[in-house]
Amino acid sequence: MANQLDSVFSAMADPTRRAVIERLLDGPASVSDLHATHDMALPSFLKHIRKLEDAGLVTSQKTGRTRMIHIEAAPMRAAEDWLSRQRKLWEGRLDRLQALAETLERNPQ
Amino acid sequence: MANQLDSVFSAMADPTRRAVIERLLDGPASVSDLHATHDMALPSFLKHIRKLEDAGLVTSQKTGRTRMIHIEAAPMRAAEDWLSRQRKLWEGRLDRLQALAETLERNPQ
DNA sequence: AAGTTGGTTAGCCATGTGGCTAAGTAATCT
DNA sequence: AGATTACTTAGCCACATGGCTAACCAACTT
Repeated sequence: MANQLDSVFSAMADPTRRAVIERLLDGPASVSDLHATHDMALPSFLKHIRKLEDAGLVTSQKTGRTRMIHIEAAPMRAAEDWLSRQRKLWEGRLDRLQALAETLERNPQ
Repeated sequence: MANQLDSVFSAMADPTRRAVIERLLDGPASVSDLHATHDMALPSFLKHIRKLEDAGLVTSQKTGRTRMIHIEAAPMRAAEDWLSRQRKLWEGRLDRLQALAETLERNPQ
């Protein structure tokens, strides 16, 4: 689990990879199609794809000479859940601080 | 903005740093207190703190020889929002696929 | 003043990262 | 069969990363 969060957050830490994820949410795409909108050498781009695949965020299937890339939504969900939990803890704490401030306002001591 | 997401996701990509964030949601803590629960050399640990600070996830204040670390929730929120938006796109797409499947089920063509 | 505590700086290490070019293989098209 | 297309492998680069030790400075305690 900790390893999954590591690899998912790390994969999301690059704008090229985030753009790839955004594109794939519209549907599977070939490496060439994905690459076409990025101004970098193909081997470099493939490294990004590889990182997304290693993080479990995408899967790929080679058919003939074409490799199609498919999104996998669950790992991203794990990252969102972690962040969401922290936000809830934070908001809960703010609520308690607010309540304490109001109490002190009524009962200055 | 893209730089903020880069640095926040990158900061979250390490278990030590996530643990620090989780602890700080309970309230500010000194470097020493934070460090006490991690089995690594202090200079190494301070590098992690530095990375969180550079990502805007924490701020620090030195008083005398003690440095207190405080959480900053907004950058984490930005990361959560990005992930949340992708999930919504994904869920919307699943809904459309489901509706299509149901249509085809009723009108096999 | 001496000792202790809390943090800082500097340098090291092996590995990883985001790019590059060059060369190669396999699939497809003409 | 030759040319083109879609990837793949290999090696390079400068810099970053997650740790280490050693030495140091400042604040605090005794």
